[in-house]
Amino acid sequence: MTGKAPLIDPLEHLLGYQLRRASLATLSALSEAYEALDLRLTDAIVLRFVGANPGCNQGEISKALGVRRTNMVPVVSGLVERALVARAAADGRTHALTLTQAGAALHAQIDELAHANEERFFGGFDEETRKVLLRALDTIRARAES
Amino acid sequence: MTGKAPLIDPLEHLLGYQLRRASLATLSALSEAYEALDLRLTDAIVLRFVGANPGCNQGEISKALGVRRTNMVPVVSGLVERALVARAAADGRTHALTLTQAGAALHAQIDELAHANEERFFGGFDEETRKVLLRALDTIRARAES
DNA sequence: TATTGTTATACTCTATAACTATA
DNA sequence: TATAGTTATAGAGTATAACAATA
Repeated sequence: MTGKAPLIDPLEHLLGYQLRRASLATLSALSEAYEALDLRLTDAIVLRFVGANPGCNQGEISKALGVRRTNMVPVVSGLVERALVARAAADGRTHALTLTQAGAALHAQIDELAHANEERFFGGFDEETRKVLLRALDTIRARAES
Repeated sequence: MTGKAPLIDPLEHLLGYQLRRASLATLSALSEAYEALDLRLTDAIVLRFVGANPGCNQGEISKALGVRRTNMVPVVSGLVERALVARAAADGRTHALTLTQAGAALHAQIDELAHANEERFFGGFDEETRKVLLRALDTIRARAES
């Protein structure tokens, strides 16, 4: 090594790593934006799911997100404690989750920040690029099951 | 909620989340493949960096990867203990890192697995799609600095 | 018997502060 | 004084096992 020269990046040509780097870039920026609302990424995602599926239970959210239901417990509990999500007894086991008024208000702010983040990172892409990108990402995800 | 119907996914239209899901799909598959070599993703990346930059030190790798140098310590130490990477005193502070013979042999296997993974997830994409994808990912990463 | 929510726990990743030694 | 490597530690995120209450 010459000492001062930057290292050769052996991952440059690997699409998988480029994907990861781009993903981390957008997510860490979004995560920072959510800090202003005192929310982590997972909190925001759960609020979105409850907003889109009023009356759902936390097991359904866990399944949809592909996370263990044990790890959903502190997330939902935290949102309920902050009065952003309300639990109503559905049957003896499950609670129907809905957004409180405060939760709905925060949901609107989350939506704004998320769209601003999308615009920052994906704005200005022409329609063809967007289409290719979305289709490629969908193909990649589909191939994970094969 | 109807109870049996799957939840509406409110993240479907957000490119940031699609990016994350695609990224996780490719990385977890690669991570599983590396298990056969008893390597984690980070181990494989470091071996690649040392292979591409013989004589580099671990601080340079940390900087290139954007991780803290404190978190590089157990990774490099582990590779040295397994005799995959060799340290040679460069000056009193830094060690020049190189692949051992075993490390080089493992590097070849890493390369095979990584290329198989690339083929699985990105194979069959036509040249135009690859180009659009790579350019979009690069643009996204560049926008993180603005 | 299977499902939902829960507790306790552990392992990995990542982050900060502080120390040693060398430049 | 700045840099390289290290140690200890703390916080997330994610994993398993076991339990209570209910279907």
